[in-house]
Amino acid sequence: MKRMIKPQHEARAKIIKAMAHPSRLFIIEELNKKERCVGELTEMIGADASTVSKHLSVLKNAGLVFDEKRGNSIFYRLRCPCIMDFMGCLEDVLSANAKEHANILKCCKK
Amino acid sequence: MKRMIKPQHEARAKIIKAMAHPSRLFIIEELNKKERCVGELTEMIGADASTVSKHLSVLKNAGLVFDEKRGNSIFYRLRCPCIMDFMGCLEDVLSANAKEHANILKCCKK
DNA sequence: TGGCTATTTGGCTATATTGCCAAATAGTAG
DNA sequence: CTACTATTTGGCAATATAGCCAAATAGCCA
Repeated sequence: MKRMIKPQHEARAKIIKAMAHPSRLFIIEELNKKERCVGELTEMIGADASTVSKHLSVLKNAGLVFDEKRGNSIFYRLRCPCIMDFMGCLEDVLSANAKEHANILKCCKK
Repeated sequence: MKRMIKPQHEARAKIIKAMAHPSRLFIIEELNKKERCVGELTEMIGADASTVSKHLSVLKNAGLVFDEKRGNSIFYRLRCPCIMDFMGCLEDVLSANAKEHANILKCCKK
């Protein structure tokens, strides 16, 4: 059959891949609260500025954030806040995982 | 400041990373419609069975799917269908990207 | 202009991911 | 037990990602 994987899946996967990193997830959360410049994010994350800049460029490239130069700094903002709605589902998955894990332990104890 | 990246971000990123592949995204969509065994998915995707099996194990490991052996096959199902709610947001991002791209082109033409 | 600040880019190494093949495993049907 | 089917595992090569440092760039301020 082959080729059930459409360009649509590739496009979506690219966006998801851009989110799939702890620092970038942190950045997304932070930018959902308020705009931030690279320096602030760098300070919060505690990595090299170039590293954070690259993370931001990954996010920007995926269309998840946009930037605006103002004064001496470049401020980044979240482009589609609907992304944050997804976090709840992630928590569901995590708590389902935790529950299952607990059950497995319970079984072993018996 | 450092260490604003909490275990929470790592945990979420792991799940997202498991989703961040075209084939796995396809599998998720497909399993949302109905359960499927490895052979069926392999046929649909058109990759080596071992490849698909590994994709499934990534998804299972992240807690996104679960499997049940029945008869001769192993059937996989989606664990938290709320994941599908996210796809709409991805489309928003994609169409925002498309719109922006169109605007850039328009600007250049002028 | 020259110095300063903020950010990005290039280069590099270490690590992770992908996907194929071949082989192992598990379970079913004769 | 044997043959067969479905799935997983191990190994390997190709590719991609992450993060640091050093260097380049961009814009602001005297």
